[in-house]
Amino acid sequence: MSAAPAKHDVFQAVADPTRRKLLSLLGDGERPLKDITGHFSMTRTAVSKHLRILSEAGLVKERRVGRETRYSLDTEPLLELKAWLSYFDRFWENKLSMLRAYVESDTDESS
Amino acid sequence: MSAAPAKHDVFQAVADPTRRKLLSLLGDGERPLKDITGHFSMTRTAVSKHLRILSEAGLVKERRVGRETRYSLDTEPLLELKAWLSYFDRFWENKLSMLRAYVESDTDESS
DNA sequence: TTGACATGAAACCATATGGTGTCATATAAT
DNA sequence: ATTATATGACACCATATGGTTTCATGTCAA
Repeated sequence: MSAAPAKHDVFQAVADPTRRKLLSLLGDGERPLKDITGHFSMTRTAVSKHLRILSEAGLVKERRVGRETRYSLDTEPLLELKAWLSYFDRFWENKLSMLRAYVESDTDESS
Repeated sequence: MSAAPAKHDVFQAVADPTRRKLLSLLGDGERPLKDITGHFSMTRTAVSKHLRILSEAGLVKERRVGRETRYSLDTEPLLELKAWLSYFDRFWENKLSMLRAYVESDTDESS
């Protein structure tokens, strides 16, 4: 099988406030859809769609139990975000690097 | 209805791969739009729109110098992302918390 | 002053996104 | 067996998003 095209990545998944709230909620443990829906002011279908997107990004696992689908958090994909952020660490960790960046950008001043 | 500001937040800003590439580029220092555009296969206008979105999120500063607009990186808003991510630290930092979450979600098993 | 250059602004377009409502189906409860 | 529940699958809709092209304007160079 060829690797899944991964329609939604973790950056997109996390971009929506509803989905971020979903992740926090699931941080407390596995929950069925109906239970989750109670925490939002939108329809069950809408919540389900958000969970689908989170699932495609690997942030959530689904598991059928009886007639309900239980969702649980998987934080592993957040490591990609963490890694991406770490690229910018040099801009906070010490003022010298910030100064260097400033000086480098200031070599062609014309006014 | 009242016209909402509809501003862009840092999560949305960072969701687009082009914009993430822009941030890396600007990590090397301030650059004028024309220079930036050369690194992408889209039109100058499109790049400009992306920079506008980054600017609204506070991730980029614009500065007019003669007839060009120079863009520079401001990583400060990324701290919000970092802070949000830190909420999930407990899921990686020790296996015990993961185990706890698992056990808590497993109290109503019916299989 | 004339013309090239860098950018902004606006109109437009196709597709993605975030929502809704309705209906079908599997499972649980009576 | 019948009914209530939980969910998924669709069809549909309005707006956002990411891109284009065209035109206007301010600035630099001859």
